[in-house]
Amino acid sequence: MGTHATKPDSTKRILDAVRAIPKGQVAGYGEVARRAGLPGRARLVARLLSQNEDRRLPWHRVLRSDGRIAFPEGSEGWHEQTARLRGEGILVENGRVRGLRAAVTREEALDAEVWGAPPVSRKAAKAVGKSGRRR
DNA sequence: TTAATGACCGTGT
DNA sequence: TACACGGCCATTA
Repeated sequence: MGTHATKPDSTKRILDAVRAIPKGQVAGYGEVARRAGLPGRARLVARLLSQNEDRRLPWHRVLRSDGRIAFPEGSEGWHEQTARLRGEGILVENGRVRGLRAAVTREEALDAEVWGAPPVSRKAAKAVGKSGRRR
């Protein structure tokens, strides 16, 4: 079969994980990697996105773990990502997605009540919208 | 082979 | 909120 290795399916899995982010929701690079079954490969996710050319890919829904856009403020990509997110009804201000902290906090609190999740420090609460974290 | 780089992450101060 | 530090990982120089 593969006389020479084909593109690692980790690539495919990461792209699938990105495509799986519902419209109007966002996820962090690390979160995407984890969902793709590749914990710790956040940088790989970033690299793939930087080389991606598929316009169908909802790359704009991927943010840094603190809810900020990964591009340098004011750059072209920064502007485009902001515009795309807003286009989906996501509130973005100053390169940062707003409305996550409250929502996430609420869900974390719920998790804690439901199955005794560990204490959430502000850091964790800031974690990017795992909006679809219900299971 | 080693060093630097990058759309990153989590913790600690 | 901001910055420093150490980790992680694939690609490039």
